[in-house]
Amino acid sequence: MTLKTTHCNCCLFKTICEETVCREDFDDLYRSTTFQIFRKGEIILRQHMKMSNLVFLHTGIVKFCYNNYGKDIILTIDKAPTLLGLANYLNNNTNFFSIIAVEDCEGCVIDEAVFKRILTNNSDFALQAITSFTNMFRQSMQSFISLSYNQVQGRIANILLFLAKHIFESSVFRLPLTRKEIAQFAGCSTENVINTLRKFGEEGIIRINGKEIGILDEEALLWICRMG
Amino acid sequence: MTLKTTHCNCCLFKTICEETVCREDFDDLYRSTTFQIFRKGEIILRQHMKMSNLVFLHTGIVKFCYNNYGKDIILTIDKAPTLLGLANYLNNNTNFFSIIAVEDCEGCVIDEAVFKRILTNNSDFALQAITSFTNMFRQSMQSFISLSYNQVQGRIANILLFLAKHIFESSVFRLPLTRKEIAQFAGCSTENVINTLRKFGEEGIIRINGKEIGILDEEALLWICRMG
DNA sequence: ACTAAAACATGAAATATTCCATCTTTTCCA
DNA sequence: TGGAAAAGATGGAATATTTCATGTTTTAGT
Repeated sequence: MTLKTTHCNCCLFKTICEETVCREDFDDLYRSTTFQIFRKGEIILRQHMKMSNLVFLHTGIVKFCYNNYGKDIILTIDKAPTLLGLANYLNNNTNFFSIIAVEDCEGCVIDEAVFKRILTNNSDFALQAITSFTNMFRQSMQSFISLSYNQVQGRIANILLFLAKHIFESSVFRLPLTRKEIAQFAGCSTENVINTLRKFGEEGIIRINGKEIGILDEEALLWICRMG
Repeated sequence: MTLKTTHCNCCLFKTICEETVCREDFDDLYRSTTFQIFRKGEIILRQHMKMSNLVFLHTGIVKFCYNNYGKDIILTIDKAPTLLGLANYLNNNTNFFSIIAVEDCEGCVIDEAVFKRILTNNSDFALQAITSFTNMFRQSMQSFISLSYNQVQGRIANILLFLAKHIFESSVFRLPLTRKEIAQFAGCSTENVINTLRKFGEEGIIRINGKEIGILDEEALLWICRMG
């Protein structure tokens, strides 16, 4: 409980809310939250379940997963700080996809009813929520376009650039996903991921050693995204 | 102008608005609109352009297009009655994709500033707008999933079922798209579309004669969507 | 109604991708 | 810390898809 209080005093969610939500509304929100740790692989929000919570993620990386007749698909990857469940919340209150911890995560579970009350009474807050949602939509569309209309090398190039730019903000990073998960993200076979990554390595486009990735030639990756 | 008045008196958009928008707000909206006919192939909203209008479509079918480095992609198909430009409007006011008339269409062009004023002052209307937007998002995600993680036959089966269910609400219809456009929708080559449609015809899953399509075995198509 | 352009169609060769079998390496627990 | 399970890797056969070359049919504009 000490931990929660510590978090709440300097909480980024609070910081965001302070711009649009009054003290008393935030206190309501605060009283409804529970600090929680999600272990690697744990399901934070489950597909098809009725929503009753949103989660503000303080630390960690998560994947948005969709299970399509037994086959698992990764829609996108997101990292803290972020509000999870908004898209699901706006979609008839039923989770359209699952959100799963890729690594150990910390978050605050928010009561959906309290969130809804603030959202409907505060149009600035609603507008901010919509903006956040549309950004996620835009990101999904970008990845949708890459996945649907590129060959596998283009999709994987896209994923590498996405991870470097949006998740790690660095051209050198440690892959948080297994090859199988990258395959689920790129919509191809695991073997194809392995071959493509090795080929990129051999061509000097990336440096690769197990999960350690370094992007050496960003221009080449961009070119593959566009043309591949 | 007579036409416009006639339209506005029994306009579906008005009917929708009446649930959430007061008389005086709708009158504002009404004064800002212009009735217009969009010919087949005409661009209703252009990608990358700054928004200053939304369009309420009274009749006709439109395609949502995204141009990716010279290659045209169809994101989804929509039909009247529908409000066009909402997703673009919520996305930083810059058109993320184009909306193009697939056949001759009629619509009312709505002033963006007036729309915005009503949206920010009326949370019920805003909520309705969000719901409409998220439905479009959900639809896009479905098609995204089909396109990314199925083989071509699965994607085309999906498109046929989509057209039958959401656009024509009938298992017999006249294709509004050329083979090339279906290819842009399915993310494959035109030849692959032609071969796959013929194969479906030979297998007795559909009846096909030029642009005339009849779905004979919906179960088979559903199965191909899931497994293919 | 004529003509050019676009759409539709077909088949074969080239390429991309998956699937399968097998092996090595790493990770995770009891 | 040992052993099972998962992840990573490799190569070849089978399959899917594109590209190209070519020809026919339909559509649109004068």
